[in-house]
Amino acid sequence: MTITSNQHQAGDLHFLKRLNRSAILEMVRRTPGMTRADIATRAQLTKATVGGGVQTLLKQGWLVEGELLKSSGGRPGRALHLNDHRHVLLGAEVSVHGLQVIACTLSGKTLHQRHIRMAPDAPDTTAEALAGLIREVIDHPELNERQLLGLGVALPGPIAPDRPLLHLAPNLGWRDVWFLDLLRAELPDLGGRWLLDNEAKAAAFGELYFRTDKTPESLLYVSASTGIGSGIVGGGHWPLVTRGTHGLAGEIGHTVLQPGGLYCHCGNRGCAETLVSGWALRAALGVGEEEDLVDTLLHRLQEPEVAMALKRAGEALGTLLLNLHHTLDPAEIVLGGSLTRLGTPLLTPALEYFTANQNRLLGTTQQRPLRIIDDSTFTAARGAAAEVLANTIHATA
Amino acid sequence: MTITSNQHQAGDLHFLKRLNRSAILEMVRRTPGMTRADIATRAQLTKATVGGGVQTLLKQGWLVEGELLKSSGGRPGRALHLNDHRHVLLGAEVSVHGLQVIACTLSGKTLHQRHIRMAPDAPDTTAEALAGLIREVIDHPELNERQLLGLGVALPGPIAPDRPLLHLAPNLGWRDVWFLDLLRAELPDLGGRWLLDNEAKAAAFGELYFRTDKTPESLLYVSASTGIGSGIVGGGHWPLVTRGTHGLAGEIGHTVLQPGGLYCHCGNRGCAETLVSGWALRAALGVGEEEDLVDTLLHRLQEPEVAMALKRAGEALGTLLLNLHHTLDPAEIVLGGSLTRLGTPLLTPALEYFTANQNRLLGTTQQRPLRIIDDSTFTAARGAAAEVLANTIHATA
DNA sequence: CAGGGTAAGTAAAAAGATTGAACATACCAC
DNA sequence: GTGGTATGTTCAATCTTTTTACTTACCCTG
Repeated sequence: MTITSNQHQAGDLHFLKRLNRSAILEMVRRTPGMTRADIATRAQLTKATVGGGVQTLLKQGWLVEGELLKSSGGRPGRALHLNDHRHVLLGAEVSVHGLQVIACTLSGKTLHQRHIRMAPDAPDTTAEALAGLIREVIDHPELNERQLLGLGVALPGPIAPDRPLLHLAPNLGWRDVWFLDLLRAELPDLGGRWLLDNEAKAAAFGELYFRTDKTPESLLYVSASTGIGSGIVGGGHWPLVTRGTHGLAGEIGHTVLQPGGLYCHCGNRGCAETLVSGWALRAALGVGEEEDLVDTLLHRLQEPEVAMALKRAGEALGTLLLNLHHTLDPAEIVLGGSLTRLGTPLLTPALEYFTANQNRLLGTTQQRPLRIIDDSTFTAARGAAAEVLANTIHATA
Repeated sequence: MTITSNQHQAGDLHFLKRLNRSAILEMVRRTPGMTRADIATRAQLTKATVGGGVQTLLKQGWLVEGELLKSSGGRPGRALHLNDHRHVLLGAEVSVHGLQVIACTLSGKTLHQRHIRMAPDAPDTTAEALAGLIREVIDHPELNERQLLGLGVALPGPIAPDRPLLHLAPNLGWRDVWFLDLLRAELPDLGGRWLLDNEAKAAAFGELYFRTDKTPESLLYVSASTGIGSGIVGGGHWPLVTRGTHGLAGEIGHTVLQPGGLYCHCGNRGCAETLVSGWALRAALGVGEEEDLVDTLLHRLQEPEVAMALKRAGEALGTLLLNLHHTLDPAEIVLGGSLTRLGTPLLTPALEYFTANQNRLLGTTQQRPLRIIDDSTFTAARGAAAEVLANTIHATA
């Protein structure tokens, strides 16, 4: 994302006009079908101002007028919608399992998506392969005539908060990679904004941003895959991802759940990843790198050793969720990553522990909304695309 | 705090003017001695706009002109400073050990402070006692003629994020208390803004806000006392405290550090508080409620049992710090609370574990700034006062 | 089915904020 | 002392929002 707002905000009249236009656009995006009058009420602006702003946005092709709403006593309002046919967003992800590319509209509707399985490879080779996949997606007829707003790329590791640099991706074997530069060399003519983000942070952002019903005020995404990561997004006006000073926020795989426990590849002992992660399960159950971990385990569920390992991992996952819940208190939790495909053997212990303990503090009975994404293949890529849109609206509109 | 920013920001010309005035005021607050020209450059406004804004702020008594700076080739600029003599901020804290009240200037300079030791009591009785203490502080000659901007109150428990309601303070035995209402009944004529916040969140805010040298972009405050709490504050423009949907963010005392460990009073097992907290140390070492825990332990340091208990607690604290570091990646960490008075027997194991493991992920050698407050008696009260100022500037200026 | 009532959206004048350009001020170096 | 440079102020110009009509459009009532 990298929305620059270090300094204290001050602005001129142009800034104000942009601000108001962004507010209008964001409102219509979040609540499709709003009328000019609705917007004026909610934004505390006059009808005239909103009318003017809407006209510009219509002319620029961001909005379209929809049906006439039924009257509430007087002249009926005209519904406003995002123009979902003019633009396209691109999102991509490099994961341990392969490459994902998605093209979607402003409202997050998928136009086309591609996914290829691929073992981790060097950054430049990967960039070349990803560029090929991106080209294939762009050439799809669904994208015809649409204007590209940009490309977001998600990677499985911490990204510098102020520049598009991947610090480290242990499961890819990458370190200090300027991945967008490599990609730019392959796709010199691809326009729009480009940005790089961590996989879980992008996913978290997308899950919150592409929501038309009640948007939660904050959302935690936990990605359980080869490694464990998370992203927290929240904060009223423009959703903002917590990144931390070095982009390490959310690297929960190395929070300690078991002091003095097993050694982790990071060198410390008892990290969450030693208890619940793809690599820990492989190590514990002897699944080789050439096999698909989830498929293999799903076929070995009746082995007591496997069942027990998944149960233990599930409990650790539940503990991890509980700790995050107490540390961040998000309005909603979404659980994704390849390990969710393991289903109840892993998830039931996790959810049981979490639901049993989440309300210890206040003694309430309200359950925290927790959603599990069964197939999160394109979640991060979609989130990266969402970030492109948010950035564009913030800067342009 | 409760800065209302749920809706998408939009604004009129008044809003813009206020925004720019706030920006000017905040800049001068953070960097005393700035000239109008400096501000114009940094805020990307014209000299004329800044000049106008500064004049209003001078007339309103927020700013004062200072010395003439030395010329950099042309006419020397006039230094601007916060007017530290016109206003006063009040901060108060109800802790397990007693009551604290502080009066300070806009720059955070203490004018007067009072502290009385007191065992936990019922909310209304406590409000009465606190009101008495506040009256004493107000009557102090140092506060003569100063205009009161408001009162911030810090309590040791989660506060509702949208209204001044204390949900629960286990160590005071309070639940669902509208403490400001109780206090208002005792102090009907005390003017300005009143606000309520969690003790650790207020402390975190104050530690970041009342800083004139390089302000870190985010700060984590960990409060180790009878219970364990924390507050994280960050985010460029206006520092914002992470509160969570139910105000539970930062309630790290009940993150699980030892699955299957000791039972906690919350009902769960292995919570951080069972390993490092005032009440856990009392329970483990048989220190009665009538004794001061820290004083008692400082006299019993040579007992192997005590030394070992402090070492274990310290290691748990280190683990807690490490987990927070990996979850939130704050630019700076501040450790406070009554337990810091225990000194090296507790803190050395904590710091050793933290420094040894904080850079496992990236393999860097940079140490995260970590400051320990030896005497944090007034830290939370001061922070609550800081929140009053931030709120006032945000709304008024 | 005509007419009043109500609310949505638009147009033009008025109000208000920032900018731009010119000007006054103040120090320094030669 | 004079020229140079940068700070800070003044005032007309510019731009954006508001204010105040006014038009449009539907519903309900008689």
